[in-house]
Amino acid sequence: MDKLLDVLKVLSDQTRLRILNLLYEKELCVCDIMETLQISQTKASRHLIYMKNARLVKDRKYAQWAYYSMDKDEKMKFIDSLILENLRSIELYQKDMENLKVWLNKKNISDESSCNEPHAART
Amino acid sequence: MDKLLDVLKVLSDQTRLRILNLLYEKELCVCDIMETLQISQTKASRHLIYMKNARLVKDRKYAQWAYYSMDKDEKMKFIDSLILENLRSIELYQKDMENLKVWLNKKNISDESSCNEPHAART
DNA sequence: TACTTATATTAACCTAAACGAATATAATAA
DNA sequence: TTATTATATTCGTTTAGGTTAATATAAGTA
Repeated sequence: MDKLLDVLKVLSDQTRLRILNLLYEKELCVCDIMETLQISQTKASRHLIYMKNARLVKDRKYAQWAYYSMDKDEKMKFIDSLILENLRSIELYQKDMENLKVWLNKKNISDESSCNEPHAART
Repeated sequence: MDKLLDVLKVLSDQTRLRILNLLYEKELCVCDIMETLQISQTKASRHLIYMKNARLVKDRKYAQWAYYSMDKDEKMKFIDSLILENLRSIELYQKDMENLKVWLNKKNISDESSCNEPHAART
């Protein structure tokens, strides 16, 4: 059970780094990630599962949603350093975080608490 | 120039992690790494070049030898944490370090300062 | 010079892994 | 029940990347 190598493999893909950066902020459902990063549902779901298999994130099912969050491991301190000191000084990941805020605002305004909003805004 | 992603890709392979662990100790030539890890010359050389391209290590040519060492980057502090707190608590990497000591001793005893020693020890 | 040693490069092969499209599953809503 | 929403899975394709064997290069030595 070489968890370390699994984790490092998960960290070697840009999409997964972008997801990790978002989840480091807060728990999110798959659709939040799709919307924020503008990636397909398949892609979001699959990468999240990879990350879960490496025990870098965990999931929680509620109704029809799957909420993912960091599965923090006391021993993997280098991950915090990587995210806070490296990822977050890169423009791409900064923009992702801004887009997340915009998306979450929009979601809260148009609907109470769910992801089931058509992507073209209501009038 | 996304150096971070390049570095993370380099870190996602066990052979390269083993090499990194050794180079974190001291500058080594290719043959030291081949001997210590018991891997082929091609494999050692190629992985070292990958690592060099990601600017994780640097090389110095002296006579017929190529000496590799860490190319430390002030901004990549997570790498120190990864090596010291994670890698070095894993048996495989600990054994590699022991093997390195044994090899370097043997090299120093049998020859003054070079790698050009037949692998079957002299009598 | 020819020979040896150390390292790098090339080529062929093979496996891992990323991707999109389509489909399956499962919960909810009408 | 049927339809909708959210997520997961499967399939086929394609690309990236690891491995070995063979060869090239380049420095040192006899």
